[in-house]
Order: sequence, then C-alpha cells, then structure tokens
Amino acid sequence: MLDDRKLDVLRAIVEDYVATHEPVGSKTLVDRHNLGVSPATVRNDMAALEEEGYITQPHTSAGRIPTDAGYRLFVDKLSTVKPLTAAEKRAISTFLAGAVDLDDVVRRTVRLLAQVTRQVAIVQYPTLTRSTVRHIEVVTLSPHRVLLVLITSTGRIEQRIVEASGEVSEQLVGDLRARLNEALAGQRMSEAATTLAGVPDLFPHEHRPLAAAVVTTLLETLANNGEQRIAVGGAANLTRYGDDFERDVKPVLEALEEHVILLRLLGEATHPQTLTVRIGHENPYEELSTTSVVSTGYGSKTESLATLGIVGPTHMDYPSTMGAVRAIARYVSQILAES
Amino acid sequence: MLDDRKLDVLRAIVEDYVATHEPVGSKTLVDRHNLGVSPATVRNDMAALEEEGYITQPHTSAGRIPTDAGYRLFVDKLSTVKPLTAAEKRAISTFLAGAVDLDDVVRRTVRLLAQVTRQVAIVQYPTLTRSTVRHIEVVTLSPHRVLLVLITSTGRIEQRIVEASGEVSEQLVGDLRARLNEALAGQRMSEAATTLAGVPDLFPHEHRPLAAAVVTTLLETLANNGEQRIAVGGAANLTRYGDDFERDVKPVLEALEEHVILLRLLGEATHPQTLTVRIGHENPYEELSTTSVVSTGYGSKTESLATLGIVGPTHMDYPSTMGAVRAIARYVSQILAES
DNA sequence: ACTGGCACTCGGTCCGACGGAGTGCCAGTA
DNA sequence: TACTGGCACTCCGTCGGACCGAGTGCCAGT
Repeated sequence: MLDDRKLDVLRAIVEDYVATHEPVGSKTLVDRHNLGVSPATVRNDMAALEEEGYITQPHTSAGRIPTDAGYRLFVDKLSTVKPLTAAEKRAISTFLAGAVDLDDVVRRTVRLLAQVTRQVAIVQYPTLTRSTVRHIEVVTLSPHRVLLVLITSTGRIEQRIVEASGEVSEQLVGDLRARLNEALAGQRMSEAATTLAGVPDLFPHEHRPLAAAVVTTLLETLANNGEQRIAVGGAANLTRYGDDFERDVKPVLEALEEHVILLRLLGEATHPQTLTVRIGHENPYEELSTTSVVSTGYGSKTESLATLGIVGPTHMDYPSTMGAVRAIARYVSQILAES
Repeated sequence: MLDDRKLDVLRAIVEDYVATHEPVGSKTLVDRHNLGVSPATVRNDMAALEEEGYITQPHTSAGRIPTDAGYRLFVDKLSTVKPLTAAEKRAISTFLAGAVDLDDVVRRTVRLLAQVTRQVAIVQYPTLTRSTVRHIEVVTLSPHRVLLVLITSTGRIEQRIVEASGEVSEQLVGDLRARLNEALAGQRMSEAATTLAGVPDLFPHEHRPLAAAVVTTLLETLANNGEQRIAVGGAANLTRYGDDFERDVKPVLEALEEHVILLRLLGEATHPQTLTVRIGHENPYEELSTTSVVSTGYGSKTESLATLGIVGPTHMDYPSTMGAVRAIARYVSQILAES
C-alpha cells in the first residue's frame, strides 16, 4: 500500500512542516527535496497518505500537515536519532560536572535540557524506592524533640522532626542512631520498611514509646516516597505553539504546574536507555494533546533511578530532540554514578 | 492643582480600568461611579490629570488609562489595603499547617500565593545569614569520603561531600563532629565563619589535612549563602497581559526563569511587615517594565528571614493583592516561628 | 464653576474584490 | 502501468472603502 516513495514523501512533509510550521504543498515539496518526480505525482501520493490517515489538510486548497499518526510513523520508521555535536557534548559535560550536590545536578540538568532542546524540560528527582539507605542520623534539638535525617545512596536527604513524650537522653539518642544504622544501612528502601518493624522491641520498656515514634516517622518517610519531586524549566520556550495564548498555551502551562500530572507522564517511561516518545493524543491528558513528550529513564545501566524528558509541540524536530534527551540522560547517569 | 474630585476621578479610572482592562471614557465613568457631576466636567478633570502625567490616551478619541505614575499615586494615597475574608484566612491557615518540612512550607506558600492573588508567586527560601547553626553532622561514606550535613535553626539543610587524602577513622569523624558542634552550635552563620578558622589547630598534625578540608568546605557552604534559592509558581496566570504572546508574555516568562533577577528584585524589599510595591518602570529590569511587583519580608518581627511576593500586570487589583501578600507573609512567619 | 451641545477624530468592523497557493481529475505519453 | 502536464475549481488572506460608535476638546450658556 505504501511504497518507498510515499514514505519518502511523508518524511519530506514532516521535515518541511517542522522547519516552516506551514502546511506544505506538492510544488514546494518537489522544489525543496529532490524527489525526482513531478508535483502531480506527489499529489497522488499525498492523496494516498491522507487516505491512510498520516496527513491532513487544514482546509481544502491548503497544503498538508502531518497527523499524530504521521509523526508516529516518522519517528518509528523514517528517522534516526541525531547525535549531538562534539561541542555540545563538551558543554554538557563541563556544565554538569560543576554541580555541588544532588539538587544542583537536577537544577543544572533542567536548565541544560531546556536550553539544548529549546523546549520545556522536566526532570524527576531520583526516586527513593530503588536507592539504598546510606546513613540515618538522629539529633537532639531540644529535650523533647529529635530530628531524623535519612541519607540515601543517591545523596538525597530526607528530614523529619519527632516529638518525644518524655525527656530524651543523649545516650538514648546514640543508641537509636546505632541500632537504626545497624538495621538499615545498605538496605533498599522497600526492604527497609519491613526490617524497621522489629526495631522498637530491641529497647527497654521505658524507651519504647520514643523508639516507636521514630520508627513510625521513618516508615512515613519511606512511604512518602510518593512525594516525588520534579523540576521544570524553560517554560518560555512554549512560544512556538500557536498565536492564541489563552487557547493554545495556557492549558499546557497549567498542566506543567501540576506536578502530579507530570509525574504520571514520566512515570510510565521508566526503562533506562530507552527513549519513549508520546505524540499528541497518545498522551493520557487532554491538556497535552497538542504536545509530544520525549522521555527516558536515567540512572544505572540495569535499573533507572528516575526519569527526565521534555514537552514540546507535536511539530518538533524529533531526531535532534531525541538525541539531546538521550545524551543528557547518559551524562547525568554518569555524574550520579561517580558521586 | 489636584483637588479632591480630581483624585476621585483618578481613583475611579484606576478601579474601572483594573476591572475591565479597557480604556475608560468620561461617560462610562459617570455612569458607573456616582461622581455627582456631568461627563463634561469629568473630561476637564481628565485633561488636567493627563497634563500632570497620571493618565494617558492610547489613541486620540479613546478613553484614558492610568500611567505608572497614576498607579503610584493610587497606591500611595487613594487606596487602602484590603484584608482577606475570614474564609480565605482559614483556608490559608489550614493549608500551611499541613506542611511537613521547610521545603514543603515554601512549596505550599508559592501555590497559595499564586492561587489567592491569581498572579505569579515568588518565594525566597529562608536565608542562611540570619539563622543559627543547630547541628553539624559528619558521616563516613567510604574510607576516603566524608559527608557534611549542616542543619540550621530554620530547618534548612545543606550537604557537602569532602574527599579525604588519607584513610578516615570512625574516631576521627566522631572527634570532628564533637568539636565542630561545640564550636558552632547556636552561632549565627556570620559569626560561625570566623569561629571556624581556629578549629583545625585543635587536631594533631596527622589529622590536620582532613580537618582543614572540612573547615574549608563549611566556609564555602556558609559563604555560598549566595546560592539563595527561589520558588516560582502560577505562571499560567500570565494570561491577563496582552494578546501578543511573543511580545507581551515571553520576556516576562524569561525573566521569571532567571532566578538571579528575581533574587535581586526581592532582595531590595527586606523590611519585614512592610509591603513594597514596584510599579512598571520602577522595576530595575526592562523586561519587567510592564509588570508590578508586590513583595514583603517574612520571618520574625525584628528581622526578616527572606522575602516573598508576586509579579503581575501593572493593571492589577492593588488593594486585594497587597492584602493577600501581607496576610500570607504573616501566616508563614507564624508557621516558621513554631517549628 | 459646572453643563449641554456640537464638530471632529479615529479605531473597529463589515463587506466585496482579488490574487495566489494548492488541489483533484483527466487525458496524454513513455 | 506509472508518471506528467494542463485545467478548472476552491478557498484563505489581504486590501481598501464605507460606516458606526465611542470619545474628545471647546465654547457658549446658566
């Protein structure tokens, strides 16, 4: 049904439309790409492509623009991911290397992604679940208050304050610190939750209440893994959408502020090293049906820590964007592995 | 030169224009507000106000709109801050009370501010300088690596990794922890910097290098107070600007991503309990000359910890916005004082 | 000091004409 | 059979003219 030339025509249409943002007609197409046939022939091919649902006309007597299905075919079959230039790679590498801590890595990554792709960048903070407990610190704040600090293998820090019913001795705090670390250090978050249950029993009666309170808080913290954080940047790049702000841009901007939505959006693309591209209506949110999402996991080779990606108009330059997202994910993984 | 009625007219013009976003003419004005005089009289007053530079006409034979100077006069002399309703206060109070840690307080505050004012909200994280050291934790990560965690009285946590040249013993780490806390606990950030200088001398020769490295890192962290963080939210509220996204909205959106700019913008409004309003060209940044910034410090009564505020179009509802900003700053101060 | 009236300006909108880009189809050709 | 050239047709975007209405400034009158 679709011979090679028709696919060539589709590819040309996508590339032209992405470059100009204007419906592309048969003549322009023949002029710009050397297809070796006449406009009339191209028109026949276009009619076939439209029949199959890959392109459409905004109005009669206008050129064609790709449909979501057209972009999908283009991404799957007609394009190859475009690697970054050496200069870009160098810039990324040095910029990321300057980060001082985990937060800084994430902030820099967002900035970088937004800048390189010229789209809106989204980076999820490394998840707790898959990381391990590196250290638990217990600090006395006041006679009746204790601060818990949980440090993970990814360098993430969680803090919680625990109110004690009775007076808290330094010795008890030291004891708590020792036992908690003994029980948990090196464990995965998920395992840690079960191990924790038995800890209060190790303490003499009079200290059980505090131990129990501490354990409860830690469990909450671990479960509160749900509080996955996200950083967004480059919203100014939303320009390229339409000219009607209220109709075209605002819903997207609103969706971007709903981090819960973004988490679900990214959360479904967890395979590390695999690029996920969701085009237009393939997105599970109506507000984002005019956008495409390119995302990938990052982290160690075997399991990803979290996800990052970009949101842009469906008429984006997929090969370049995919290349940038993939490259940056790799660099971030590398930086994280080192620290 | 400007009698009471002229000021009434100015007030009416500002209120009307803020409500409708359309140039307001003499007839409409008389209809909507009962000024007790005829349109013709109002026209004379308007001519005088225009002469003085408080209002202007977009085109001949169009109504008048306020100039920056007009808004300034309105804010200074013609309006009173509008307090929130009881329901709003209650909502704020309960929403903020649900915060689990400092980061959460800031995130919730941004959301709240954006929602209540329907503008873009900006909240600066509490500054280090004015807070005190609560605890310093030293953790061994690997034989050659040590993690420093600095906990401040405002609940903020800073972390840094220190590379050691030689092997690090547990005893040494304990020693470091003890001495650092002894030297610094309860001190202000600014004092802490000077106190730190003498610490390495307390250690035997073989341990000096590590101690020195740790101290250096801590000093950097304290100085790195410059890395003041900021949270921004409610960008979708940028709608109300103009209809030309590229010209009207984009520069503002870009400025909002430059946290350095925002920091300077807020940084100049440090007096707690005092509202600062910067209108249009009064802002030190060309990109923000179509916007007004309403900000105030928050924190303890005598000295502020940081600043929060909103950015909106110059034609905003100043009385309500100012009321909301002031109220939220107070509630946040209260929450922070409790924890 | 205020008001009513009047001539004037000017932006926004509606309408019809027109040009251009693009299409579909068909008959012709290799 | 597969491609091409040509032709009639559609339809969007733009441009210019006419018109309406909102608003103004000014002036004479109360």
